[in-house]
Amino acid sequence: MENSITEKQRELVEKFGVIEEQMGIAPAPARVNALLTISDSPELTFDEIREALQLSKSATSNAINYLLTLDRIGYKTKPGDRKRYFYSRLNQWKASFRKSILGLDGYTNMIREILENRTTDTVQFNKQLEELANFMDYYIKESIAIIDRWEKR
Amino acid sequence: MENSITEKQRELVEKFGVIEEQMGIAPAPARVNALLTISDSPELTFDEIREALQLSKSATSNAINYLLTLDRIGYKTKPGDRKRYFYSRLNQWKASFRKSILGLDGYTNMIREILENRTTDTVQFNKQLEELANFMDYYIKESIAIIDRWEKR
DNA sequence: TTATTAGTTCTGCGATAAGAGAACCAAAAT
DNA sequence: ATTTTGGTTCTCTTATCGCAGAACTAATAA
Repeated sequence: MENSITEKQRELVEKFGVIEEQMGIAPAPARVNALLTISDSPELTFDEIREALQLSKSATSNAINYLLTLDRIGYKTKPGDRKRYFYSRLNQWKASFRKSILGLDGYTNMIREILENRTTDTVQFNKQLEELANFMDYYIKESIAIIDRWEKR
Repeated sequence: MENSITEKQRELVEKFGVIEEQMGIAPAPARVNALLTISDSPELTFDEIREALQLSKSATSNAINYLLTLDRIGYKTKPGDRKRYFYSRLNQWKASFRKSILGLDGYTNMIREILENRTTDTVQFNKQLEELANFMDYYIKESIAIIDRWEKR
């Protein structure tokens, strides 16, 4: 029952885990993704993850599947080996940023819908709302553009 | 006990509320902020909010104070009137975006710290990590720049 | 055919969150 | 001096989360 992860690595997993928790990821998934980023081998099996993090099977299973739906991790298989080898999908960040930025679109549309239904009496306030919507549009467009620029660099 | 908010407005409050919930705000605060955006009068008192949303005093109080700490709302007072008049701080968005972008810095530093402690055996993986950190730096810098550009427009 | 592997799914439980309602409190009005 | 106003804080309930542990399952191995 050897451990395969150093004290320093364990410490980094916790530290990174906390950062990921602050980004809205539950403790166990956060640790799993951290492990896959920190472990010497960037491809680990279910049981290696489970053992390194001392998680239950259910927690491991749920964490992995959650991260898979988020596309934060992926897995490969090896011929003649039933196990899956999970890895952190480091380069999904661009896609994930893009998606969250485009998600602001719903917010912007909502602001415009509110504006259309507002009393016209509150001139100053409505102007602010409109400016907000315009800023959002601008921000969305420009943010996407900077990601594109990075990709075509 | 008249109502001061139309059916349509009530509907918009719910719709906007749900969007804000998806951004991580609890139901009651989400409704309060939505109300302050949608209501004909953009400045409402504690009791007007409470009554329009049919919330308990504690829920109203907590929601308001939570939104105040987030700077999503503010309040003014009127001379010789003990009540506070709450309003949605529409223009805090730029500040709030800026802050959340700068928050990515901690993530980037973490990535670099991980990189410094990684085995050098996994060349490809480490290269990806480095590229991620570089992308993050770029994204942070450029995002801040686009907000600045909007402000100096 | 039976056992093992590589997980998944199903309770169950402790911890936290959201909000109601009532008690509470300080400042102002009566 | 006591009542009212404009809240805040405390207690309790219900709901949901995060996870462990055990039961389960489908595919492979013996």
